[in-house]
Amino acid sequence: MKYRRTNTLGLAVLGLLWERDMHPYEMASTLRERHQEASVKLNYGSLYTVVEALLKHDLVHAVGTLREGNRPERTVYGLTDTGRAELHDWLRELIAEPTKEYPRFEAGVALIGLLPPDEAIELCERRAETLDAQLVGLREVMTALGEQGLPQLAWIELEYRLAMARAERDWVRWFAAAARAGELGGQEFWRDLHAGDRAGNVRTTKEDDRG
Amino acid sequence: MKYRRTNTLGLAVLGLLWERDMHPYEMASTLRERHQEASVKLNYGSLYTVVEALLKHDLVHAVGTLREGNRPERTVYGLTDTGRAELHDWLRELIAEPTKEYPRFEAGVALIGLLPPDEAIELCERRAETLDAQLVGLREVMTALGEQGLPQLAWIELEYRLAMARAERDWVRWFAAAARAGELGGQEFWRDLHAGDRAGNVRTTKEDDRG
DNA sequence: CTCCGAATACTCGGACACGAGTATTGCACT
DNA sequence: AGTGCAATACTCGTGTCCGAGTATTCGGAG
Repeated sequence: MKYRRTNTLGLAVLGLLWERDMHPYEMASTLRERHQEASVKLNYGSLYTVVEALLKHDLVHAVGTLREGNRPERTVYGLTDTGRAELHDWLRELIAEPTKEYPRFEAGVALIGLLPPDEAIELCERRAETLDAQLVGLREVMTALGEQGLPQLAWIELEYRLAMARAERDWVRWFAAAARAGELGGQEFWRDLHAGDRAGNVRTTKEDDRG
Repeated sequence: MKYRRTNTLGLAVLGLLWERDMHPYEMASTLRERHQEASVKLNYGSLYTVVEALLKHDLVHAVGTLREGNRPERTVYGLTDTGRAELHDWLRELIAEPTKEYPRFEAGVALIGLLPPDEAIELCERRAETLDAQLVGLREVMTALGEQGLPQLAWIELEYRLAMARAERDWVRWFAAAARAGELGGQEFWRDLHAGDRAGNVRTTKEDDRG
């Protein structure tokens, strides 16, 4: 069976092994050190399953086992030629081809009409503020890394993150403002639909706000 | 155990049942009809597991079974009071609190230094073009829906999607341009690192582009 | 010298996601 | 009347993910 390229943790592992042989735990710590946890989800369970999967597809191979002091044995892995090719190709695919993703917020937005307008607006404003705070945090991290002498290329993914977070904040603010101003198409309908609601509970009848 | 709010398909199901009782297959077709497949990932396996989970947590209950003609029996589900509360609360959470997500592209960007600069730039430009095309498509869908008489609120999530796709395209173009112009921090290093590469294969030695 | 807490290095079971496969029925068309 | 094809309504096995739990060791405080 073909390797499915699901979890990007697999990509990160290949990337690490491209530099040098490692045992899983070392991969985890290295990813931590480099703040790569921010762009790939890291957790031990997944890490070991992912390495197992890579092994099964001959993308990595066991280089040997180490025993240091009396610690449990650690298997050290290395990249195979197929693995190197896979890394390169996967990376190309990831960069060149946008893939459909399903951010949770989008699912929420799709159903936002189920909340009363006032509440929805307030929640959006809360989100915008949280995003503002995150943006400040991100910028701080970035300048800190720059001052540590790391080249921009080493934290370029933060640049991307920043851009996307900013875009989301702007959109959320736009939405809240438009809703507050009553400029949204279907707004009257929305208001009427929730006319009978009191704070804290939603209506329980069975009308729809879609065609 | 508490319901874990993992798959947003669960939210969509609750949203549908808020309107009226349904059997799973009908949920699927309704989601399709409303283009909600675009904001929540729909597939049969997951649908039935999700409904099962909702059932276990008393968020929905079996209202009865239908048999139409000689078709297999279909279980019809309805929302419980707890389910209605859950829908409302989940939605509030989803809107108000940004959650850390891991878009695949970000993982790719984090490792983009592993590709030779020229190739990376070219791939980015390819992505930007694909995104352009998707933006055009999105706008077409939106005007079409508007002309069908649907209020903006019924497809507000597309508005969000559009904003995010646009932001991504802009970022990718910025990156490609900056890289082409050599304005990125660490650019010389990047170039040197891949100086020996020939088109089609990546270097195989063991240097790193990070600290 | 001893105790404590942090770090090391995993394991395991259960939950979850997925999508190909199956079996039936309605309907159009020959 | 028969054929083919889309739509209906799932099922099931495999693969993946997850995170709490476990056991050990090292370094520093007392």
